[in-house]
Amino acid sequence: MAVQLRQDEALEIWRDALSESVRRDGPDLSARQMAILLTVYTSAPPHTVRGLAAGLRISKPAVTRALDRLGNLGFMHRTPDEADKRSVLLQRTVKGAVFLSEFADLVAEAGLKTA
Amino acid sequence: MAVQLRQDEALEIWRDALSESVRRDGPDLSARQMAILLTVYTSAPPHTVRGLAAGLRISKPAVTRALDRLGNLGFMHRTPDEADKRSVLLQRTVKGAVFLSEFADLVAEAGLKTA
DNA sequence: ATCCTTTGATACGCTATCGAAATGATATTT
DNA sequence: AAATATCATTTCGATAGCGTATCAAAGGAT
Repeated sequence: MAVQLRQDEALEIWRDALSESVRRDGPDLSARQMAILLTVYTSAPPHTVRGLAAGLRISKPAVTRALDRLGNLGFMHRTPDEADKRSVLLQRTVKGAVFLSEFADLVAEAGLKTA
Repeated sequence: MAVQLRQDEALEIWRDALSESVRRDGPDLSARQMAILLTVYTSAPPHTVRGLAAGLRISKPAVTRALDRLGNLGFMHRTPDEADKRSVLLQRTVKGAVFLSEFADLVAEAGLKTA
C-alpha cells in the first residue's frame, strides 16, 4: 500500500523526525552517510564500496570515509570478501539496527502527528 | 489525515528520498543543517539563532555555522531585528524554497514507490 | 609469465565543523 | 549612570570531510 504524501506533509514529517533525532543528541550524520547506512540496512546484500559509490554516484574515497565514520559509531562493520579478496563486504551491527529502529519510530511518530 | 507508517516503510522512504537527493548531487547537508532549514521553512516565524539552538538543543555557535553554510548555498538569509538589534531574523529565499519543494517531491515519490 | 584492470584505501592540500571560551554590541536592571 | 544580562559571532586548537591522484593487492587476459 503506497503512501500518499503532499509536499507540506512530507516536509513536516522530515522536519519533526530529524529535529527530534538532533534533540536527542543523535549522531550528526550527513546525507551521504545516512544514505549509505540506510542502503546497507534496507537493501539486499551484498554491499561493497564500489556498489555504494556507483549507486549514489559519489567517489569511492567518499564512501570509504563514510564507512570509517559509521564504523567508529559502531553502526557498520567491514568483512573481507573471501571470494574476491579485493572486495570488502559491509555488514550490519546490532548497534546500527537499534539506531535505525529508533529512527524509524521517530519517522512513524512524525507521520502520526502530521495533520 | 495522519500518515500510518511501519518501521520498514519509514526507512525505505527515507532511504529512497535521501539516496536520490545524493545521486542528483544535492548539497550534502548534515542532520543539524537540514533540521534548521526545515524548521525555518515550515514553522511559524520569527526564527532566531537562540530559538533554533534551544529548539534543537545545540549550541549557538553550531547554529551560526549552519546558517553560514545555508546562507552560502543561498537557502537562507539573515536580517537584523529592528526591534532588538542584538537579534537576527532568519528569512527564506526563493532558492531555498525551490530546493525544499524538489526535496519534498522526492519524499512523495519515495512514498508512492513504497509497497 | 607479463600486462592490464579492478578494488578499496591513502596521501595531499584544503575547507568545514566541532565545543568551549571570549568578544562586541545592545538591552535591561538597579 | 553603572552594572549586569542577553544575543550572535568570533577565536582557539582540534577533528572530519572533500576531490584528485596514487597506491598495493588481487584478479583476469593474452
